Amino acid sequence: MATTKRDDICDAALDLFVEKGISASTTREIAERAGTAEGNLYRHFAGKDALARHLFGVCAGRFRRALIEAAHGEEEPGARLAALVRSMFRFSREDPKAFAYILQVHHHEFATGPVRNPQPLPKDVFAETLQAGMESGAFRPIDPALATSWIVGMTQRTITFLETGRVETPRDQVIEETIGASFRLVQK
Amino acid sequence: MATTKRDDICDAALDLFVEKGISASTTREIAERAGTAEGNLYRHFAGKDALARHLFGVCAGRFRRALIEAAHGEEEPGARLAALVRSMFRFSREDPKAFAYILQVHHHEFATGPVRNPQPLPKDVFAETLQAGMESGAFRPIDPALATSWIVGMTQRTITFLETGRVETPRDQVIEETIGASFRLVQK
Amino acid sequence: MATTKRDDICDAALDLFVEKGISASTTREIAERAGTAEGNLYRHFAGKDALARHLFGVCAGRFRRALIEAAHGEEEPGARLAALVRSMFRFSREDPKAFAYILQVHHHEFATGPVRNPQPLPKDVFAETLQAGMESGAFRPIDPALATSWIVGMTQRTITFLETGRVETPRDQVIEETIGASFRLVQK
Amino acid sequence: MATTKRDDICDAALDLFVEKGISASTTREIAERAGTAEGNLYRHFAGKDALARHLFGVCAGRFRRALIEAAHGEEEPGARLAALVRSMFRFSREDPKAFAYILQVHHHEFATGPVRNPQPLPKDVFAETLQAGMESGAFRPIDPALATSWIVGMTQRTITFLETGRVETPRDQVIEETIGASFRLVQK
DNA sequence: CATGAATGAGTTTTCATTCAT
DNA sequence: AATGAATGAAAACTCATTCAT
Repeated sequence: MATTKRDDICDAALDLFVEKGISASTTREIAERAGTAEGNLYRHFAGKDALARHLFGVCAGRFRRALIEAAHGEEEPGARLAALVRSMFRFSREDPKAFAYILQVHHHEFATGPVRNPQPLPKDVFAETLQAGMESGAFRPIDPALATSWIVGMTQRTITFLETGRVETPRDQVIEETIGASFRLVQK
Repeated sequence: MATTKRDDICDAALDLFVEKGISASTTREIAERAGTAEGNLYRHFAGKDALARHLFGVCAGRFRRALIEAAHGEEEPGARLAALVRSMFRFSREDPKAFAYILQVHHHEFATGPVRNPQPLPKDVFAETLQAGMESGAFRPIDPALATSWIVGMTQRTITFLETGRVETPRDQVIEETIGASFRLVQK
Repeated sequence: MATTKRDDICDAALDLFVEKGISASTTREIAERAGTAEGNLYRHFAGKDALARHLFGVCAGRFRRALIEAAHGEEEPGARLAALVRSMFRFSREDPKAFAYILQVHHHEFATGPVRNPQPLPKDVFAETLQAGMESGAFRPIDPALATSWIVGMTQRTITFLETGRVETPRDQVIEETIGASFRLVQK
Repeated sequence: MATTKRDDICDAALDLFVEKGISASTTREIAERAGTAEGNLYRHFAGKDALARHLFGVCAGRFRRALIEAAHGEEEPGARLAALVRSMFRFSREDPKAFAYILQVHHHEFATGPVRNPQPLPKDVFAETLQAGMESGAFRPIDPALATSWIVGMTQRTITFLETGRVETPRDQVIEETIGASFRLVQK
């Protein structure tokens, strides 16, 4: 009802981009799935590339907001870190397309150059929390960017592994263990 | 024993695929850079897609062999794990295109369906080493596939961070710290 | 009510297919002659093959309708048969491209398998008339499909002979004699 | 044993041309099926087109010889005509590829212009017999070329009908009836 | 705002033919 | 004679983008 054509186009495009990749998705398919005319896409976006970029902003924003919200609930650095990792798992379940798209875009070359980041990225939320924890003495001192790479890389790959691999361990246990693993990385 | 045209095509394709992505690389460019005629590509491979798949096999094989070779030098599980992580960093420097391509393919949708793995993958070498370490009591008991995800994900992202990010910490120190981090994940 | 591009494409394709054969006609030529862009062909048809099949349906339909119309004018089986044979000659003159194309397609191997006949074919009109004539006792009893083969094969080849061969006998006389020949085949 | 590479190429090409049409058959396929190298085709023929023309000559010659041989056995015009029609049916069974190829070539446009006929064609054997029969008074007087068209067209289509259609009448009876039909066309 | 036919430059792919070995 | 990799011109087909309605 409240969904405008613009939203329909975004939804359809995100679906397809995640399903088959950005360049393999044609504007015709996008329009078809959105229930609109091909040319209409150009009324709302400068082109397919711009649409893909826009979606990245939207998805990264959603992800970042989820992380921030999770972190806001906790005062203590350790609890914050746990909340962030848990939030990554939760987001990958609640908004799987956005999560998958963010990963994908990381490896996509846009026609008009690399993605600019005019806005802070999800990983920055991690970096801030880690830095705060180090300053407060809750975590051991390491390059916060390095620790972020560790935790984000570890968690990201574990999520992919959960979704696609043959997993023996139940999901909830994987999450708890991965949170524990994050602590091992930064504790003194 | 000059390089054959087939090898030239593989080299040119790997170059381009890493540089601009698979779908953004045209067969014409590949042929041009390989110094051969476009049609010749189709004598050696069924098409661009088949070429891209073939290259994945080649690169994954090179990576896996590097890991195996590194592991063979060490008897003790801890030393083996260290050797494997160190080997990932080394491989990403010695064969950066193969490394980059493997990462990229992870997020590429092939036209003809997902990549089959008729051959064992690099990560399997990690899993074997971790399993052995757990059985010998050197590492704490966890799902080896999960631990593999952790260490590979962490290391991979750290390498990317090293190559592209603004890094404060010197490379050698990053490597040693990441090896240490791997231990933290699996030690008792 | 100008002719649409789709019709232009059909016309151009039929022209070329008859002139130089299906596989010798390129999509570029077709588009050029139709005064449109090559890619536009693919908006209206799945490809060259589909276009060629479509044209067969159209031409066979035109031919069949001409035969039915001719038969409808006559009550008596003998008169109907005469009308049908005469109509074949007439159609080959009035719509020579359609006629030539139907013959050609008979010997063309489509890429996607043999031509399906979702619709009744021209020869069926012959078979019905012959069957009716046999049941009413006007013609001798023979397998109607066999008699159809005789008359259609004879007439078809005679038309080709008229158009391409060195003919001594004038066209009108050939037609009358061929009608007579048809009677000889089926009369008691 | 006695088959030379040249013969192998001819056999393979005839197979393929009949199976999928001339232009749909590639030189590579021909060479493959002949068990030889692609380039070797050019040692024996000027090209694919020349090979296809050569095969037409060979096949038409075989057909013509079969007809002549059949006719030679009979003195009387009626018996000759019967022998010729019977011979067409027989040839289509004994050498089905040659027969099918002759029909196909009729509708094929060669790259280098229409097929020349430096040698007499099969239909000429019919024309001679019919002419002789008319001169001797055994047949009614008609343009021999026209009568040839009738009989050849009728027989040819009946053969195709026998091979591809749903036939109720048994083959032998079809042959006898078609011979009878030929007589009806030319008898007084 | 909406449509979808039309565009045309670009892509992958095919294939008869050549040629060094 | 035989080979089959290499060629290159031309084919079929794709698709983001435009534009008249």
